[in-house]
Amino acid sequence: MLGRCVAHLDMDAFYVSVELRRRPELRGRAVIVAGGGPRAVVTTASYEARRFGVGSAMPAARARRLCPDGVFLTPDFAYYRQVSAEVMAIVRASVETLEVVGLDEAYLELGNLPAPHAAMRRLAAALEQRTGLGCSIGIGPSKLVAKVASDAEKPRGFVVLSQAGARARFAGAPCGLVPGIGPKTVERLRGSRIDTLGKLAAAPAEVLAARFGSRLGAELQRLARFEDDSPVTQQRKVVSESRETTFDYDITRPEQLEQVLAALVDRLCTALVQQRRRGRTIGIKVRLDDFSTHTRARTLAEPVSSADRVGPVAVGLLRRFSAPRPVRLLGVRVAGLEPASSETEAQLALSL
DNA sequence: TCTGGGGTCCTCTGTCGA
DNA sequence: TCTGTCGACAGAGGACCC
Repeated sequence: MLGRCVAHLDMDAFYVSVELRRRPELRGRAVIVAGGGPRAVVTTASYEARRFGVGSAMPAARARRLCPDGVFLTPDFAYYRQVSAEVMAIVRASVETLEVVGLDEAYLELGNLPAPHAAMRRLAAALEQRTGLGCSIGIGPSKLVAKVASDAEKPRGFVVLSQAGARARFAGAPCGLVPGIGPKTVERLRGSRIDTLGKLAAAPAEVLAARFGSRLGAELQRLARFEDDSPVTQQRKVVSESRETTFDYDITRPEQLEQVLAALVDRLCTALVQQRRRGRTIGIKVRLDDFSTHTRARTLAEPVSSADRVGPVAVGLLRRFSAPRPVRLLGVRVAGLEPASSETEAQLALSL
């Protein structure tokens, strides 16, 4: 594939920027979007708040200590989804192939555009003008290079890199810079005295295979060398849907857990019925007070979506698990999703 | 310090039928 | 009839992403 050209578009501090759009008086202040409970975490922080050391996924209580004068806002995901749809509609009008990732990111296949770099500069300007939101754009021969390029100079970044250019520029960067190498893998790599992408790219294959297995070892090296040929895919197939909740305080009473589970099942099944989807595998997730996470699942002969079918299975799994310690999180999941058949839809229509 | 919610994908292990 | 092998599938856990 000669001259492949992919862009990664990443909205800058998306949730905070969306909040500032409707509350412009907060511009220039340290704004932090975080949940309200004692166990909430930070969803996004403005660049002003980041200067205090506040970052995504940090416990909100810690963010308050680091930035006591910050403005804390509760997330409003319905509004963020609405603004995201606005943004993606503008992006969609400028390219044929678009892969939306979450609310604030997308990959764009630019292969067919005559002047892709200029087109992306026009797109960034159009987004700013029409939505008031800034973005960073990375362009490269693959999704991997484009993604890392868009992260390199945030906010309002515009970085174009070749594969060799990316390798040279990030040779001294920590391995965790590339998506797919998370904190656990970074630690394991460090155990082999591999702490930069350059060292990982140059490591003997047998050393990586001995430590990570041949498959993962080779994959890590491909990532470090910025080798990637994954396609920009328009439609991501949804294979499961779940609802979960973390309690403000741990729960020990089984009947209280079952009540919460019933409410989660209701929320999940309402969504599934609305989307006319159903699944065969019902699962529960239990996180105990020691932060250990346990899952139990059961696969049925027939796909289901209604609360009166999912509920008893989920409760049965919870009873059989019989939590040995206080529970901090409970969740329910339906997997193996497929569209509801016309027969099921007819039954559904009759029951309404 | 004390770790959300909603997802995907991978690996390992056990089971079952051909 | 018994035994070993292999693949498919399910279940569980974990890493990772936004």
